[in-house]
Amino acid sequence: MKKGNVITISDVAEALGVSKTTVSRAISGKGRIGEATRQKVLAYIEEHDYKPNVIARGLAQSKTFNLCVVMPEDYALVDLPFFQEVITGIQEIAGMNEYDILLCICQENDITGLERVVRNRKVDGIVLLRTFLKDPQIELLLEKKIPFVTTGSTAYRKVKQVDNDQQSACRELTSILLMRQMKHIALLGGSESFVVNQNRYKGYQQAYQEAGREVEETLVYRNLESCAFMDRAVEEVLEKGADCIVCMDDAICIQVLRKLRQEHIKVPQDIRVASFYNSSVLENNIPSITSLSFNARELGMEACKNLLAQIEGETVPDRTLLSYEVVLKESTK
Amino acid sequence: MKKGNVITISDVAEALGVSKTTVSRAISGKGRIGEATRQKVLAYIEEHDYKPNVIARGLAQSKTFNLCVVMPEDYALVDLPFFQEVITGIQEIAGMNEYDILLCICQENDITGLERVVRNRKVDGIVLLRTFLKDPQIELLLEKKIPFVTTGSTAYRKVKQVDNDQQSACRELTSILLMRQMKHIALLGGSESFVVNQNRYKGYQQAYQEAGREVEETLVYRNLESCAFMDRAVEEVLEKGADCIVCMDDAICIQVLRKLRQEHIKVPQDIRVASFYNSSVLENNIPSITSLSFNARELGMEACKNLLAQIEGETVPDRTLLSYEVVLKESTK
DNA sequence: CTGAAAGCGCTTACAG
DNA sequence: CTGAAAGCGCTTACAG
Repeated sequence: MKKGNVITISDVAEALGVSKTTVSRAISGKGRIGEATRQKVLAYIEEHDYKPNVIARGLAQSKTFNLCVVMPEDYALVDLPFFQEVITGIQEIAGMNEYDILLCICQENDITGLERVVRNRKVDGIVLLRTFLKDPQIELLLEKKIPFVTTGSTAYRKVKQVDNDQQSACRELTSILLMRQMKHIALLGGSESFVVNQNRYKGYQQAYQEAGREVEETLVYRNLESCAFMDRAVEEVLEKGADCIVCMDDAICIQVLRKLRQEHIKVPQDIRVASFYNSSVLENNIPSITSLSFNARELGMEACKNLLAQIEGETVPDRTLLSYEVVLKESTK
Repeated sequence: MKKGNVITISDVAEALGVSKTTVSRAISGKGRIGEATRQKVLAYIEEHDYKPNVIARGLAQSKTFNLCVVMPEDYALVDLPFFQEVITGIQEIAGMNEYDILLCICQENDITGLERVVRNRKVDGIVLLRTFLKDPQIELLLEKKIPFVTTGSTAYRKVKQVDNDQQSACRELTSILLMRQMKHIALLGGSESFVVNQNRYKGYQQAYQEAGREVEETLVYRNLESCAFMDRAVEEVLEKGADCIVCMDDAICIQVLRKLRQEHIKVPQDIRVASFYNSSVLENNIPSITSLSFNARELGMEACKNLLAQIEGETVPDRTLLSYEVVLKESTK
């Protein structure tokens, strides 16, 4: 027995009068081994609570049994619970496969954290929680040929991605609003440097098309980066006679609601409002807000499955789209 | 050169016509080595971008260069940004010391995730982000004799803990309110199964004592676990003539503000309000809310330093208290 | 079916 | 000052 009374494979082998090879095989199930010896080894292991050293196994197999999750450092506050849920989903699947999660918090323009993890070969694969149109993280991983997957969509070719079907979701939401007799639906959106915002916009366009109508471009505001711009946009669409405002994310929706309240404009009486993701921040709003609902945990789980499959050398689809729900609430009544 | 064109210590040794021992020494700085050879090795390494395999080094040294951060799965939404900041602080210090962060999301009554990490010996030490009065995580780590530290206080003896000085902070906040002529300060607090809430209460008592006054026990509500209880408490303290409500955490404060708004009671005209932590959720409230301010990132950094010191075998203080600020805003004017 | 031996990529007494 | 060798705790061709 070695130090710290942690028992090793040699201890087990010695105690049983068999070779380390045999013990290893009994545990892994790989290679031929007699059922009797196998049971004997397993019994001993169970009784003496032997746990193989995962690090050592990793070294021998050139694996780490770690996955890296890269999380942005500069997230919008409303996005945090979403990321958290995704991570929880990832961990759930990872844990079931005896993998652990290495966390890497990276800023957009400083990926030294990720570089260190890669350089130190501490992980077998990586999940990118958020990506950009031009993304140094993706370029690094592509170059190093390390298995990775993104949650959310990216425009990079040949990158495995798992995402909610943002476009269809937005198409459906918009369609429903149009069917409910809303005639002038304004769209307020955030930075176009996120692919997700582009996809959402496409869905909005599509819905108009399917309804045989032209998008009213004057009611569409994109790249709204600050509260001041949002307030301004609200004022303008009100002047232009919009009867509904669709917010491309909840950060925008919060600001829109604040502005409307300030202007004493009532929802849904004076104007309808819908948002693109029902975060808990909006959950308690009065009136309740119509929005899309995505399952963040499921997103994490699927991304993790995809990554593990890649690590196992299986071929995985380039793009996996998950479903969504349109949740109709009072704000569009 | 081995597979994947990753260069190893043997490659370096061979190329230079020296032993692996020498290369190892040049890198680590341990053991005697001639300055000339040392420079030669270092130059080669630099030029050929050799990076030692951290896993292999770990195996040889019985180290992992990983730290585990245990995060609760069932947090209040307002706490999430705080945890996130703490983790960022931990990672910052960890990264500077070539350590990585293994994330472990655990529920209160299910610590299998932590058990796995411990069993697999994937980390050299652990940070517990939140603890309970009776805490299975602490008991596990104590038994396994694994270095760990908690952020926030615990009642367990012999446990290393880093915390903001909650008690002093709350004493000072309460003192200031008393000096500002508030006569009947109600206190609404959350679960007493968190040590932090006990400490905050102590500070409140202390302030009264120092002012030569008795705590008005009828204005103190603790263990407020649901919004219904909070609403009820608000109604009661209003009836009892409180002129100020101190909320022991921001989740409570949010509910109190909602209730007051609903009852058309104006802050600060009709009643003053203060909270115990200025989370971003309250940041944009109108009126702005007086509260305590703690530096979450610093908390994470200090906790990490403490843990690394423990791992190095240094003796560290049982308890480290960090400072705070009282931020006076409109809600107590 | 089982085992001796080499190997994963490092570190570190020990000897010189 | 430098190196051969053993060791960290596993796995896995290869041979029997």
